[in-house]
Amino acid sequence: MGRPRNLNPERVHYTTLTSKPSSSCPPATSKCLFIKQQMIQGMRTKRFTDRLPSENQLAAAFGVSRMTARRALVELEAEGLVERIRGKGTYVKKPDPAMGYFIVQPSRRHAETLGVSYTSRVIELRSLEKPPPMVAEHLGYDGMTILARRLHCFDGKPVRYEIRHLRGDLCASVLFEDLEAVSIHELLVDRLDLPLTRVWQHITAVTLDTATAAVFGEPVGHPAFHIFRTTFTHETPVTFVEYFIRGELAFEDTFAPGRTEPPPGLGFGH
Amino acid sequence: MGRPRNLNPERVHYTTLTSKPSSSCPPATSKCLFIKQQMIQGMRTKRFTDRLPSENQLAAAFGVSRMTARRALVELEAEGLVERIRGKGTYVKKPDPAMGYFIVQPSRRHAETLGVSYTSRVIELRSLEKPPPMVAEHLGYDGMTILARRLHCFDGKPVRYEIRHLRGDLCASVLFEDLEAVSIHELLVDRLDLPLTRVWQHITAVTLDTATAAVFGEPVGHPAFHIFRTTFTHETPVTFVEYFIRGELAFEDTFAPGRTEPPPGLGFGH
DNA sequence: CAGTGGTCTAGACCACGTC
DNA sequence: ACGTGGTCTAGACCACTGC
Repeated sequence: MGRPRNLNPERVHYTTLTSKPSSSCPPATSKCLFIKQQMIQGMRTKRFTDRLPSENQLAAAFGVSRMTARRALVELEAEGLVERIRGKGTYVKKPDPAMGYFIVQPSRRHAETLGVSYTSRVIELRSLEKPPPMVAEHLGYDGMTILARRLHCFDGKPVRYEIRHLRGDLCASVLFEDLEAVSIHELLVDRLDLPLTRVWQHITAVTLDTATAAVFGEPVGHPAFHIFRTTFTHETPVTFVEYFIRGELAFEDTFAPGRTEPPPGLGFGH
Repeated sequence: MGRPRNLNPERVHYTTLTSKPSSSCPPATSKCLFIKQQMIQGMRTKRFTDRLPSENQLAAAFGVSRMTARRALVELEAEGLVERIRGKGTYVKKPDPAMGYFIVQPSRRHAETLGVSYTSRVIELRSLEKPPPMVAEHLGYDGMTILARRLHCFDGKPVRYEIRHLRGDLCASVLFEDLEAVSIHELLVDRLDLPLTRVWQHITAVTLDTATAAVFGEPVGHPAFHIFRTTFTHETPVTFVEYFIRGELAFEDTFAPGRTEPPPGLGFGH
């Protein structure tokens, strides 16, 4: 009576599906996973087009505790497949239209991904009494800064030209480092206790002017990505970087869509 | 005795920290949240530099059940702050180096984001007996295809030129649609039951050739993003698109890093 | 072997939305 | 008032890692 009706006349017994003994850690077909798969199946086959069964319904239908049914739904929500509204219910969420994101990795890692050799050359490393206005604006700071210009090469060929400004008061020691050996990110995070907690960036496609093209050894008008990036430590801007990346350098990705938001990061309180 | 020692001599009472009654949904300082914040605080202040307290230790220290302590750690792991290894323990995870991702939205949404008007013009819409070899390869199909060429404009100015190929056997009805009124994505997902489950894409920066530059009303050599994208429905390629996007059209983003992987999408079994 | 994380249970109380 | 999701408890068994 007070007990919610089953979704199916006959209970679903997840244990009957254990095809392989598999011996792996959870039965490889854990109850929670099984429920998730059933829900996904149901959404594919249009069995569920809008609203999904509630936690209690699922628990009854699959013969599990509410916490387990709940976990399945919570995970589906985290995966962007479903939307849960307190007091109302759980609803299928249409995957987001074909957006794509194009990931800009640190040079060294990018080289590893592509399976090519990586070298870098420091073109300039010095302090500036006052940063250029644009830099000052992005750093919210106009005291002494450090300017580092580097050229990153894949298989000896220049692919990325980096013009980096660091706050002098926070990063002075960078002036005395061998930037061809150590990554700036490691310096900041491990040695200077400046964890990266936030990134702002701006990307366009451009053609290289005379000076910049020369750096790459290409004629004027060569295509490139142009990136500005500010990185923050706890909401304090620490570095401002300008990148030019060869346009031919393809960024390739494959992924399943489903979320509007960027990946959960250093989320404080969701 | 058998009981794990407390981390602190005195128990932590989360309730004492309730600064604002706040009246919001969960006490705004739920036990789980409080534990997470303490862990984050501990990692920032170098109290935890490698290993974190175990579930049982946390439960005892905060006077909560193991499930609650566990949940805190699980969420921290999902946020990329922590790594959990079965049988060993929970360890702090260094946020990933400054990678960034640059999100390519559907034109209409992109216009909304920028707060400009959006219009589109269909330049060509017809069927092809056989697709060009490159298209056939990406679609894994060389039967009849539909070719749609469109120009997307922001405030009347052409910003994105789209050359799209659709599998004729799956999307024939697209030929008879008003593509200036309906989004192709909606057609596929809602009318043709072809949900988007996977995307592959490839991006470079280029300079426009004579023909393409003319489409934008720009001189040859104008910079642009050049994107190829294949979209899948359940691992079957459905459309192959080529985009040219004005290089001046900036893509801007701000986000907190922490993960290596793209956002969780239609993940089947994690 | 003891300790870790992974899964699950059968309850409980609360806040919220709908009727 | 009722059903929903959100939080939490105090147990339980398992699989894995370390010594």
